[in-house]
Parts: sequence; structure tokens; C-alpha cells
Amino acid sequence: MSKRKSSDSLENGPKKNKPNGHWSMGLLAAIDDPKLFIESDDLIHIIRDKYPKAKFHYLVLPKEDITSIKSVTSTHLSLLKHMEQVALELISRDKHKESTFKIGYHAEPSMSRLHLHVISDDMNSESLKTKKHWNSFTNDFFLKSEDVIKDLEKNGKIILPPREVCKKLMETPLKCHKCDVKPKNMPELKKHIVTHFNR
DNA sequence: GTTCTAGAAC
DNA sequence: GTTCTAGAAC
Repeated sequence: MSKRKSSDSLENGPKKNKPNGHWSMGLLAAIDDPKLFIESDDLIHIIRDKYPKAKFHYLVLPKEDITSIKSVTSTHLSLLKHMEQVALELISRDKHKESTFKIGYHAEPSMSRLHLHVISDDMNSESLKTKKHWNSFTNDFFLKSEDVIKDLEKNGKIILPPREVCKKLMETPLKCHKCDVKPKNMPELKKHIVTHFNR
């Protein structure tokens, strides 16, 4: 009998794949949206995140049909390095001179097609609304690109936190990413973080 | 991933 | 009474 198929088919269930119109396919549509598209090269696309969680929030996606970080293997190492280089070049541009950035992957992404988040660390955006939004960029749910690449080089695969750990990370009480303040809810957090970039 | 909204929290 | 969070969405 045949072995189990790829992790992709496990994620999507044994019976059906996600239809193209499903929300989890939204990034593929975003590439074709002139409002979001920025540029491409031979291997990747750069787009704006449709719901930016900071002043600047971009996504770098491979043209190759890689569903998510869960299906990345050593064979993709040079591609991941390229994606990181593209991200570094992007943040070096003049319009980003005043910002610092984080570059990385979500441990448990919701949207299909592997995507590298390139996000300024102000975290000041109307689209940032929930605890899950906050935690997904400010704790270990956010896997830094350099760490993912190191992992792949050292271990031959990416060590992803188990589902239960991801769940815990999402439920982590709110904490400022720049100091020890622990706001009691999202509105307070959003009021607090702006104090870090007033000068 | 977002939207909507019931009911918890205040 | 209003604000806020969290779970359903066929």
C-alpha cells in the first residue's frame, strides 16, 4: 500500500483540498491585486499585507507552490536565503530609514503559500486588533528568518513548535514588545505602544 | 485570514 | 449601560 502523502494533504484533510475561493487562498489573489503587488523577481513576489499590522508590513512569497513553513525542506534552503536577502534589500530603502523591522514566519500560518513577513516594529496599525495579532508577531510564535535558516542548515529541517505550544503562545497575556508593561486589554496596549516612538 | 456579534467583563 | 473578547462562519 502507498505511504502517507505529504504534510500538505494531512493539513487539508484526506478528502478535499481547499477550493481556490477559500479565504486561506487569499494570498494568491493578493499577488494579482495591483493595490497590493509591489514587485517580483525570478523566484519571488513582494506584496503589501492587505491588513498591515504595523506602519510597514510586506510579504515575500515564493513563486514555487510551497504551501507553508510546514512543507519546507532542505531543498528550499537557497530559496529561503534569497527571500531573506530580498527582505533585507527592501527594508534598506529610503522610505524605511526611520523604522526597524522584523523578518520571519508564523509558526502556524493561516494562509496558504509560504510567506515571509517583513514588518516594522512599531506595531502601530488600525488592523492590529486582537491578542492573536499581537502575540503572533511579538513572541516565539514569530520565527525569525535567520533562525529558520540556521535550523535548516544545522538540523536539515525546521523544528516547529507543536500545536499545543502554539496555542499557549496565542493565549499569552498581553505584554509590550519594548518594555515590561502588561496592558490589561488591547485598547490599553495600543495606547501604550505609541509612547515608545514619541520623541 | 476577517467579520460579526453574544455574552463576559467592567 | 458600555466595552471588549472570543468563537462561529456550511
